[in-house]
Amino acid sequence: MVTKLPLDVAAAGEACCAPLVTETITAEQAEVLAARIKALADPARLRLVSLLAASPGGEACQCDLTEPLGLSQPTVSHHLKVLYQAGLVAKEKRSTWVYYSVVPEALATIADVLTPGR
Amino acid sequence: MVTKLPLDVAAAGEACCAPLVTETITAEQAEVLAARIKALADPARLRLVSLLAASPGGEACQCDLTEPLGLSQPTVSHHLKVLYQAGLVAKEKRSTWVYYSVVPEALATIADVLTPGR
DNA sequence: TGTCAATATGGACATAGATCGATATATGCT
DNA sequence: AGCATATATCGATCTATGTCCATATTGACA
Repeated sequence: MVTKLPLDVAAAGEACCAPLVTETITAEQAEVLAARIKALADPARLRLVSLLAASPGGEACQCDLTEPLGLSQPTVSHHLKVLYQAGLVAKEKRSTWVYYSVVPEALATIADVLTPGR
Repeated sequence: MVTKLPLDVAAAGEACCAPLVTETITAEQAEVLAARIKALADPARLRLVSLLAASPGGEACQCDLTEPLGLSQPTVSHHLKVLYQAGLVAKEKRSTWVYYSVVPEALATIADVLTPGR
């Protein structure tokens, strides 16, 4: 079964390529883009992304993230879900553990919108 | 009189250069960085940035932004204030009008955090 | 099968934030 | 001075969200 992603990743891609700073974006594009950026605009989630990227192999299971974050397990689970649904992190279940990893392209997509011609 | 900026721009700069994806950021860095990204993570504010950047001369007064946004004047004023306090836009008062313009470096700062080595 | 560990979900709560109408402030013009 | 326009602020309201505890679910293993 494929987990449904409430945030349309393809649409986000389009919003990406409609350059924010060279021509006016539509209300719909702004909506999609804001949703993706909003997923990143939280201290806990930024730290999660940072922790994941700095982890050996670029991945970590949730159990390794809870303690360094200083948040409860349900809260960490919630934040990872937000990141996942925004397409910013990937997850892979191996037996009992779920390994999360960042999706660099997703971060680059956001970066590209902000920096025209780079 | 100098308007106070609740968001420490210098600190945001530091948070910038602490590469998000190559080493772990601190809780404080995450806090500052999230505040800046959060200022951008809103459909209305993304459209404002887009409208400003696409305006002739790269600037526009609030009166020209209210109508295309479809929001009330106080709401637009609020969003511009958020963007200004985050350092994402600059403002300059000329007689009755206040002209706003994007600060490309501020956008680039966010982009740089997301894309290591580019 | 029963237990334990990892993760997810549901419900509750508190705070933050987006929005508006009404009003205040500031500036130019007659 | 008085009025009109542009912008800012205030107060209220409704919604979104971050957080936790309690509990459900899943998979490994004795």
